[in-house]
Amino acid sequence: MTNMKIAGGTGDDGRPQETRCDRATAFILKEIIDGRIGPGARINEQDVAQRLDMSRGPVREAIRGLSARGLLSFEPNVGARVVLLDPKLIADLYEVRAELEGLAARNAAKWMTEEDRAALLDLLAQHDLQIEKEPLGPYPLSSFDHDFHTMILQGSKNRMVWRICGHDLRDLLILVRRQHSIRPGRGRDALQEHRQIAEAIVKGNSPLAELLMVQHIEASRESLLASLSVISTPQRRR
Amino acid sequence: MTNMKIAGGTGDDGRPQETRCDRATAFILKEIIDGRIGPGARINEQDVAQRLDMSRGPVREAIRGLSARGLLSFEPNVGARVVLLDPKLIADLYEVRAELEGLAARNAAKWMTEEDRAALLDLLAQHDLQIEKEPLGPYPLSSFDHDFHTMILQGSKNRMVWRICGHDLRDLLILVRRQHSIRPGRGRDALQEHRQIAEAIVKGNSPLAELLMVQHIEASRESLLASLSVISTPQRRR
DNA sequence: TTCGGTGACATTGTTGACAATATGAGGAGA
DNA sequence: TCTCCTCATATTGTCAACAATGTCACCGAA
Repeated sequence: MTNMKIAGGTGDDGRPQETRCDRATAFILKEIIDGRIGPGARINEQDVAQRLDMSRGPVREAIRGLSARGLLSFEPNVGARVVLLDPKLIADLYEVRAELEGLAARNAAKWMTEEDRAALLDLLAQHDLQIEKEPLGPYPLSSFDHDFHTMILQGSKNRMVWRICGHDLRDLLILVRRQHSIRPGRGRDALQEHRQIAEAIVKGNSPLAELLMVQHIEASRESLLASLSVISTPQRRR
Repeated sequence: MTNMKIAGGTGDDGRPQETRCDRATAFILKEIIDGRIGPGARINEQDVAQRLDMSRGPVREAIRGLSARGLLSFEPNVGARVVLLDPKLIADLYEVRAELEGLAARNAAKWMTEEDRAALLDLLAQHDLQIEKEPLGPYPLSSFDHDFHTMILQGSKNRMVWRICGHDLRDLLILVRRQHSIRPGRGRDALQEHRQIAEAIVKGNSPLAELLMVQHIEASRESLLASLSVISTPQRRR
């Protein structure tokens, strides 16, 4: 009945063939990030497969991939759970991130092209505009924050840093932020710090860029860890 | 015929249930590390499955996991290949490693227990003994080198650093070293550097430990990149 | 000879079924 | 009432078959 393939395939568009496993990966990731699953909760293969109208095979592959990336913790014959992020692990995560994004800022100051630098300043300007127009919007800065860090990560021209910070750690970060609501108010400070970092990078002052980035991330960590005292007990769905 | 399960299960020993996927993962990893597959070569699911006397399912899961870890590059409907490590990527890898292991050394100097420090010194002593007994053995130091870095990574008590450097980057490092034969002679210098790093850590001099570790890894990178000029062209098996 | 089409073959993508294991409710005994 | 055992159920592990796609040798025309 449901055996029919989705007519997918090469299709008309030039998509590079999205496989069912990719869909499952995206789905699970979204479920986690949107908080519909909760930390420590188990992923039910059957359930996911049914909801996506596919068999368990691709779902299992997706789970393996996410486990290898550290988003799920896997136990044979038991299943996969959303990874549990205790405060110590979160602190460790931020420490690594500070080190690596510091490296990225240092290298960005060295290797960014003129176009890169212009784009970075442009992003800041847009952010300013947004703040001015809507001083206390819900969290429009979240997207700007992400773009800012992405630009620097990419600008460092170090693919390894990009792979680690831009993909693996990023997902964990999002997970952390969803699990512990962000304290508002950081946005203002963060924007100011972003401006200083960008300035250092554009001027090619790599040691300063690194220092500011490290401090920026440490401040971000402090802000998070502060609101972490009211910790949500790890919940297991159902 | 081969449908019979291996009677596996909980068995007599208290093993935490090694699944077929784990075996496949270990097998592919070993094939890559031992150089039996070669960079850029494709992994044939059927072939692996037959050699391990299992079906393609677990093999596919293993491949997904290794792809997520960056050891294989995956293309839908085509298959997985051993990742191609160009010189720039290798340089990037070492840059990240220097940063992260520097962090590890810094923290190890702070957080290592007395037992940790004693074990570190003990390892060095054993290494000395080995060198004295067999001054120019093939590469007995490779194992010592690994243990040394592992101890420091663990000693830093930062699980994130351990996960990244101790697992993901380590595998890539091994891959690099197998693909480009290591220049001998580094062993002597490396041991000397190890001794200095250990001393700084044991004394709790964390800035010095970090500096020495960064330099140690940069020296290691230079040594490798030097022997990289005679680069082996990426080969595709069969 | 070289180029492009065409078909057979190899390989990957996906599925439904069955086996093995874990989980949890319910009952017997103390 | 509490503990431990038993068994039904849910869930994961694995398989073999089929569908879809990619690969490549072969062949004819320019």
